[in-house]
Amino acid sequence: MPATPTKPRQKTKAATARQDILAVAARKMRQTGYSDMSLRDLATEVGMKAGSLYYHFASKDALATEVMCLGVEVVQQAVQTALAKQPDSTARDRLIIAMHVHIETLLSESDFSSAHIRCYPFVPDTVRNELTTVRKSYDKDWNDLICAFLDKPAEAAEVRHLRHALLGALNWSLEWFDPSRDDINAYVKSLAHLLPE
Amino acid sequence: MPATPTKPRQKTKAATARQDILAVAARKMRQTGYSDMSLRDLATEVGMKAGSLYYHFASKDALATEVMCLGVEVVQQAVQTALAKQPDSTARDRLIIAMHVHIETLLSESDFSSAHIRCYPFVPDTVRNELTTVRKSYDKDWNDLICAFLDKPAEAAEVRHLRHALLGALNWSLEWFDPSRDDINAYVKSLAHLLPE
DNA sequence: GTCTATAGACGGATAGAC
DNA sequence: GTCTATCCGTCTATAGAC
Repeated sequence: MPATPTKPRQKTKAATARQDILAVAARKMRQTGYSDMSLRDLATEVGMKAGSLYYHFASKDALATEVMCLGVEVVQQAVQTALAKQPDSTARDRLIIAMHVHIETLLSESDFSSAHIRCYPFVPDTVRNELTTVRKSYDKDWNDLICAFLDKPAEAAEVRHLRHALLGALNWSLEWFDPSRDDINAYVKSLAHLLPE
Repeated sequence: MPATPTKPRQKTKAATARQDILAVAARKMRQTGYSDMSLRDLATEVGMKAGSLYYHFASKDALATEVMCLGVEVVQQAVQTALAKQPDSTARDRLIIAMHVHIETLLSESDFSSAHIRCYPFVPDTVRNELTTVRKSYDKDWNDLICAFLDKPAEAAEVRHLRHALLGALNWSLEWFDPSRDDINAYVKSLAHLLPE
């Protein structure tokens, strides 16, 4: 079974290290916040020294930006994929699917997404600015879902309100959800029961 | 108009300074987070030097604890006062009143409450531990309101779910509400429209 | 790619004068 | 009550060896 040198699938050493750093950074940002994430500790957990991180990332800001950017992309991708599998479902069902996948990704899969949500308010302006594009893109996905569901124009206040209310109810789960006691399905069902019509 | 020395109403110098410190600390915690709030900057804004803060507070932790504790008490007091003025309203109306006062206090009045909400996830364990009592007390207020509204026992999952959903939808407003564009009344009305029955 | 070593700045906290 | 002065720790980031 020969290697395929024209299309090398194995990761380079640098790429692997990069991903390790990103994963640990996401977990630490989620747990301790942006400014309490020390690059020394981070490097130790990855198995290198602090200075070595700068081979992979230009600065702490740049690292945080990438973590938080991935945080949006991971959830967005998960939601879009799930929706693509149910092209014929009703607008209501599509909205509920999005809610389910969003909170599920947030709570079980991705430190990146929760790091984004928790750290965004306190991250330097330069970082926040670099996140506007991805954030707006994901916001638009929700706006489209809710527009279709409410059958209202995108600019309607009802659409924005419902979007903020739903994402608030979902994202706030970071503050209380305990997997040993709570159940994602049950919570989403409760939320779905609140939807109009 | 003589002073009333037996019941002096004027604040002592220390009490005034304490309150100044608390107010500025609340604003800075809300804006920059707990660990990015430097005591040097804080002292400068209050008009003193960093060392002087320690006459009023034993440590940065102690200061943060008091800010965040007040954050709960302010909202709780506002909600309880508003409810006491409408003793004969329905369970539904009482719940909506609580929602209204909660978000209004959060967004316009109190840096203390928003500092609590934003900083809680990242504050040292010792601080979090000292906040459990006040937090549980306010949680209970909401549980009672929702129990009455849903007519279910306090332990029912529906009650917990609706409490988390509503507080999530309300507290999340910290992340998007823009007073020049958004309207508290309109948002609360949208939320009330989602309530069952 | 990762290391060592360190620069340079800033953090919380304390002691003692006033 | 507030100040000055300072201790001591930690932080991000950089330079250069390997």
